[in-house]
Amino acid sequence: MSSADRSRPDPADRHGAAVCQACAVRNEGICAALDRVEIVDLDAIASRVLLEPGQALFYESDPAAFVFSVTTGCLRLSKLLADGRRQVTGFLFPGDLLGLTFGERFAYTAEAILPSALCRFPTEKLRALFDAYPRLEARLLAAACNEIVAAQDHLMLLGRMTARERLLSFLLMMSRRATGRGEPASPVRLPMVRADVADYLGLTVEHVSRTMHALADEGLIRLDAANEISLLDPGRIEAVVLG
Amino acid sequence: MSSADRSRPDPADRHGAAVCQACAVRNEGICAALDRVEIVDLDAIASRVLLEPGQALFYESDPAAFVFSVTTGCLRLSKLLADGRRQVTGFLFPGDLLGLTFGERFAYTAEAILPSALCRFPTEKLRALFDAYPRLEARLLAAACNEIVAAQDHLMLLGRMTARERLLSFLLMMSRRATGRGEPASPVRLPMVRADVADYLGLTVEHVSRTMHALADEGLIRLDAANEISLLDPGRIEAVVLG
DNA sequence: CGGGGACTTGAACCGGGTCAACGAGCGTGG
DNA sequence: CCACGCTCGTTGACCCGGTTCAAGTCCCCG
Repeated sequence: MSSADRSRPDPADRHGAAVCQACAVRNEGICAALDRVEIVDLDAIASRVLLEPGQALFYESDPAAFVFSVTTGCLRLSKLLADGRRQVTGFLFPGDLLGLTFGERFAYTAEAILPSALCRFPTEKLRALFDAYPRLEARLLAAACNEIVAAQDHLMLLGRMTARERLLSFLLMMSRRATGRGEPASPVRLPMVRADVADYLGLTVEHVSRTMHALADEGLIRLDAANEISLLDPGRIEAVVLG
Repeated sequence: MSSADRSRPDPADRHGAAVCQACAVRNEGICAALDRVEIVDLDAIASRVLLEPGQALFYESDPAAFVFSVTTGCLRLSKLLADGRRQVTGFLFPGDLLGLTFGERFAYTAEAILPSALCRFPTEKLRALFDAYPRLEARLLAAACNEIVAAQDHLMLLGRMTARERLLSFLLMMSRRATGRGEPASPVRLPMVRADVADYLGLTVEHVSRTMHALADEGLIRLDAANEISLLDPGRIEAVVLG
């Protein structure tokens, strides 16, 4: 977990490691691959990005010259069709990476939905560090593999699940990620609006709303507020999603 | 799940590079990262797998101890829900990699739909080669990134496209991949059955069949046979899929 | 206390699913 | 050589989950 040596003066601090050492996601993002001395080199190529809700970090088909690591906030990834139809492909929280599209263009648009902070690493300079720190590249590969697994679950959800199942697996996923960040599992706080949920689940806002209330009527969840949902029976919910 | 690899007393096999040098995907798979001398080390950890149509290479949630590279044939990747609903997540052709799920379990089942041959690399031994040949790891990372991009296009297809659009983008994709393998773009040969197409597109076989014939009536495609489809107007088809 | 975005609710509609029957191709065995 | 059985694909009729369109309602923020 977080280290006590963060407040102690350290020769490495001079060169910039202080920022990284104090980082909330020191042990989760790209940086987790490196130790206190090594991270100075990573810090040297990093810069900070701050975003307000609604602000875009980059757009689909922008040249992909950076990799990012979320430190605080929440981002929405999405793709657009020519006529405006939108598919939300994911939500990012502190510790998550984005921009793993080496050498090409971004495959999606990334926008903040909460005030957010990120670390930005130029792809080229990051690549140059791979020789010195192979674990860095291994870390990116692992992150990419996790993203593939998540995308495939999402494919199953969009291709073969009912609205009810989609919503329940979404709530379970948000709950699990919350516990991963040390937050409670049950009142799930949703930072995104209904339209984002709908576009993530391949549904309409109306149907998300209806389904949400139907689940509440069944006693599976309780809508404390539009954006705060209690999971009343995680066991039964899990049973619905997969046996 | 049994593999068909047995060690033959062939000198070429023992000392390696001959097999790889002659390989049809020498410049596409994992191996493209290495030169003629280096590839001997890769060959040393590789073994061959042969599959008949219908045979599984591995199942969802099997421990993922290998990475594979397709040399000939065609494979189908799929996930199952408890009640039998299936989502096909992709089709693999010569030069494609699979099994990039470092350290965890496979996220999908891989089955041959044509007689197929693959190279099999134990994950652990492959990792050990990363130090000597960093380009090998870079290659895997690039492959993973491409898989992410493909998955996201698939998400858009499943979440937001109509049956008509899904079918047309599927046919376009198969056509593009065929040209990538040096085959003609237009009469698209589909090695998979309708059920596979339907489960890839998140539709039913009936609806795939109906949509296919509707597109033929419109003059966009021609069904030379159930598994051979001519794209009559690639320009108009592309216009339907995205502006 | 007023305005506006986010969310909900209702009613009608429709794209795609379901169920059932049928036909085409093909390997097998009599 | 044909009859059988099987899988795959097609077609038809009906149905349903989810969309669409159109009002509301809630709630936050000034």
